Amino acid sequence: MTDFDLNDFLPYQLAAAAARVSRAFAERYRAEFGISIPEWRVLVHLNHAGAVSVREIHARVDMDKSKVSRAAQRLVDAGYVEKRGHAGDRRLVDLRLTAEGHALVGRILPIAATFQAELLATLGEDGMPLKRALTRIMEGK
Amino acid sequence: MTDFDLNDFLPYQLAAAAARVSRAFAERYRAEFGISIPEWRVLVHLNHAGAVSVREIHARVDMDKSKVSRAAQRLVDAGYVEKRGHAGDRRLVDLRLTAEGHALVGRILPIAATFQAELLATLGEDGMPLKRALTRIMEGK
DNA sequence: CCAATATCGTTGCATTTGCAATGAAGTCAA
DNA sequence: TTGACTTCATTGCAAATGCAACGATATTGG
Repeated sequence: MTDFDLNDFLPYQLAAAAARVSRAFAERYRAEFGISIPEWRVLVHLNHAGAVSVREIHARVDMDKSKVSRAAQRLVDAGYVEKRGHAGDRRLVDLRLTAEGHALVGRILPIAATFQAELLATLGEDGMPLKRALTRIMEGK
Repeated sequence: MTDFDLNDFLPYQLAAAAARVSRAFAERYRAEFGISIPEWRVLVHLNHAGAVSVREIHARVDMDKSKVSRAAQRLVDAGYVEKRGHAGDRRLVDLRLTAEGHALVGRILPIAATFQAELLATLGEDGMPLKRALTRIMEGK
């Protein structure tokens, strides 16, 4: 008990590995496309889900709603996203990709797919159990 | 390609799972002991390694050296850590646990061990491949 | 020996973050 | 209908973060 190595502690291992992977991935598109991780998440979710609200993204993508709101606003300023009032419920804001936003996502997605494929390749047969374990952690909430 | 679900993207899964686990674990000791994650990491590493420098912790524990420096200073102010000049190289600072620091670590470590055991129990047979995969991610770099 | 260079811990600063509060809009029950 | 309550997105603010710069100390090459 008196000897306890942080590097064998699962919460630390998870945090450190996640930080490393995120940094590596972020480098690939920050320089080229100028977007941050929160912005990347919003873009991808909009591409996947169409016109959705801040609340929806917040619920699906593990981001505080203020984080979503600010990331979305930066994307609006950059011309990748447009904001409309929701028909029927005027509290909601519909976010959707602009043509430029679609084009940007189209350029980034192949990079993301390649990145993930390379990562899985280095993990070999542990890749799928890793994904299962992460999914279980997210489900067991 | 046009359909790409963030929830199947490994970097996102890692980040989200890590954030969830860290939040859950941090709740267990923040209320009771009043320490943050960076402070927890410094405490555990000092317990494991004895008297070490800021640089050493920075290298071993995936934290920016300014983050280590500030966490260490908070722990000094709280009475858990003491700072001494290193004999021989006066650029270095030796950080070491005080008696209170050792007592605090002694109370937290069982909680950490229990937390990890519960987490591994929910993961079942995917637990070990998960650890292997995370270790490989940390090595490969 | 000494001048250039490197390393260490701290600090300044701009940015990001989480949380709470706000105002606007919707819901519901009396 | 109205008044209390809920939900939504944004914003204010304090704290945390990453990065670069700094002063102090060590090391190294000539």
